[in-house]
Amino acid sequence: MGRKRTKSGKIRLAEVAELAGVSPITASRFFRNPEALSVAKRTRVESAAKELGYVPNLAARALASQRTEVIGVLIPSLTNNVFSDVLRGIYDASEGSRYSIQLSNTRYSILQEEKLLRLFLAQKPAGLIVTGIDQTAESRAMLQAADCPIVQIMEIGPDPVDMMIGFSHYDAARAAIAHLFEQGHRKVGFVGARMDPRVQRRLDGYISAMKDAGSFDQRLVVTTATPTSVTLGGALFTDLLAREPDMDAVFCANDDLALGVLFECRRREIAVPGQLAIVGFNDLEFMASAVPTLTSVRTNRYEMGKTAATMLINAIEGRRPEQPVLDLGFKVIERQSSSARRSDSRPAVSGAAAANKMIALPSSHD
Amino acid sequence: MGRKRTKSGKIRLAEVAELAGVSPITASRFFRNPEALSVAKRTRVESAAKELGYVPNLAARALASQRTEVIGVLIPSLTNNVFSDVLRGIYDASEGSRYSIQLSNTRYSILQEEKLLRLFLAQKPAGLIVTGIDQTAESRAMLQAADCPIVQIMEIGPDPVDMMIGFSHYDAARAAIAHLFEQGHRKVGFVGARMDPRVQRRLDGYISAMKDAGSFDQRLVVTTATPTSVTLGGALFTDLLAREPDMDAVFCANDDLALGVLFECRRREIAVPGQLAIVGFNDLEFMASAVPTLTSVRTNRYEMGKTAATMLINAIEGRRPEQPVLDLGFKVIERQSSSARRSDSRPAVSGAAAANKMIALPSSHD
DNA sequence: GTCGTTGCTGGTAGCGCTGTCAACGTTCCT
DNA sequence: AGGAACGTTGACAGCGCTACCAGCAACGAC
Repeated sequence: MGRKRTKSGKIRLAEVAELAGVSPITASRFFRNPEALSVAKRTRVESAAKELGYVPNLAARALASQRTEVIGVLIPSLTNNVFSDVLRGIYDASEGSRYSIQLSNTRYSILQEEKLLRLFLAQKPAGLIVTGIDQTAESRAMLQAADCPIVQIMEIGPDPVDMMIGFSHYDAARAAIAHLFEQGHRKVGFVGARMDPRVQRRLDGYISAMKDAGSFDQRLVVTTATPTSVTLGGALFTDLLAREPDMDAVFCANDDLALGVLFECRRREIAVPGQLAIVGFNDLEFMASAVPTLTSVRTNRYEMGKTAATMLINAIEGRRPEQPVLDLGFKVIERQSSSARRSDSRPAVSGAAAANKMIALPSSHD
Repeated sequence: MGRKRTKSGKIRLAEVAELAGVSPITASRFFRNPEALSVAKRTRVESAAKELGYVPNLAARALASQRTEVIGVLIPSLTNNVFSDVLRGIYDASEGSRYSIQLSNTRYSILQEEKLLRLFLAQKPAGLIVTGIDQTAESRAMLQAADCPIVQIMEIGPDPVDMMIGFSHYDAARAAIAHLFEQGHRKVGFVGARMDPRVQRRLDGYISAMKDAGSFDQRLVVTTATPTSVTLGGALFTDLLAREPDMDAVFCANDDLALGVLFECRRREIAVPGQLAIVGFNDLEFMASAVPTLTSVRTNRYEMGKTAATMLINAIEGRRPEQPVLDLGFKVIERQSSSARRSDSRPAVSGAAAANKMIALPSSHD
């Protein structure tokens, strides 16, 4: 015997079709491809839907059409400021589209990523955004086999699965070191935490630049697998300083570490940039406002997320980009903390006049 | 005539049932309520599913059962650190459960919230997490009428829709001001940005505490609707200082503003806490590491998210909490920036010994 | 005048799963 | 021993929507 479900007060497509005096399939088409209807029926269905307050049942649609309108997003962290900017871009781009975002957190584990990927793919997403280029072989095979567009974000590299948008962390680190050398700094330390693949590539860039200058020394590098924090920046810098007291600059793998180094310098009464230059990475908002203002490498995180989602949605709807790999670049934002080496040991700037100038500096926010 | 769809390579429940030698409905029950099966059939279905690599089709399940396994989450911002902690808690709690998180960003607009709520409710979510207690009348009516559990997070107040978890921003602000008074500060300014309802209630708490002490003066309050930032903290403090140069403490509505005030003080060579005490709000990680270390009001954001999601899932599955309203409280973390008023104008601490002690301080991270 | 061609519309038959109820076998109670 | 109570299983009929084709009218080309 059949069910005696309460027919769930909701109005269905059939009701809309009846009120509009068309067949259900015509009404269905109205919601998916209005241009296919004659103008007369289009307006009839439209007003009928509005009158009844019709909302399509997505589960039924997904079941019947064998696809969903879900964009899966795999990111390694929810805490990291960097990803919240990217996410904001993704959500902004998806807003107003028919697609909804399904977010999952890999916690920097490519095994977890593989597991989540399997889960996502089983639900036939409309598209997928994944972080980075270091998937497991199994993940990569699944991505290749997936019949939906895919965007890899955060960095660019050879051999994209489908589309790719990011920048070269290696080149960005090299540019930061080049800037320090231009300013006369020679003995540049590296401080890194978490050491995910992108931080690793920043380290590789640092190493190559230092080697080019004939200044590389393994003892100048301090890293840890521990998640990053301001406090950790101070601690790592303390280690580095114990090893290499005559260092004249530090390149930090991110801005939180840089802030930690700055505070530690203040505690130790090390003048920045007089005795030590500091360069961070990402150009978070506070970098422009610190005392001294902190040099950093600006990355276009919000744009990355927004562009990735826009490209993905376009690809889902059949408009593939001319250029599937997009390098959004970076920019070394030169501030006080890395200004030219000098012999005196007093902070370069203090007082309100300079402060006001700093406040006017552009930041990565939009 | 029927369709000639490619039967989509996927294996279905029916195949699993056939291999296991049971009816489809029995196999179905295995995935929803394994205890209802005899042990023999349970293991047969289990191994059949594993052998075939069966993954349930959620769209079909949602359509047939008239409900989804989606938890809707409405938060006002993706940028704000505070919400990323809450979100992390929510995602952590949902992991391993059958429920998936559907996130939407209201951008601090209750009208946008109402719109999103309508959208969510149409899809019959399993549960809903909404931020705050200041919904529109229409939103509130929809929430009351929704036939799913609902948790309001971030603050507690009278008249919960269903469940509620948070703390009193009003009391927290009062406690911060009380702490400043205990330390001998009297002329306490207030710096606030964004001025969402929770910040507004912090301001209300500040005002009431100042009035209790007979020290309230409207000129001590500087606020703006602009989104918060470190830079903005410095700018607002500059305004405040121009009005009230003899202020001896500042209570900042959040930690970013507090950091901005600290940097501005450094620029102006105002000693903290010698000439000015600073108290922030939220106790972000960097507060323990700044120089001087910054006093703040610790709030349990991660726990809030995690507990909210856990309570919600329990309620969805019929285990309603004994206590539907949960106050997670707060704690004033007293640090150097608000230590007792003194006449000299040098920072209270400098040097590595003190720094190490600071690093060991507990923080809100887990 | 006939034959495509194009544009629009509708009928049919599911998509893969689960709610409801009935039916069965077993155990326990009186 | 009879019956109630319980635990376990299966049949059936959809959930609300869309893919696939067929059909029809209008139009132009030959």
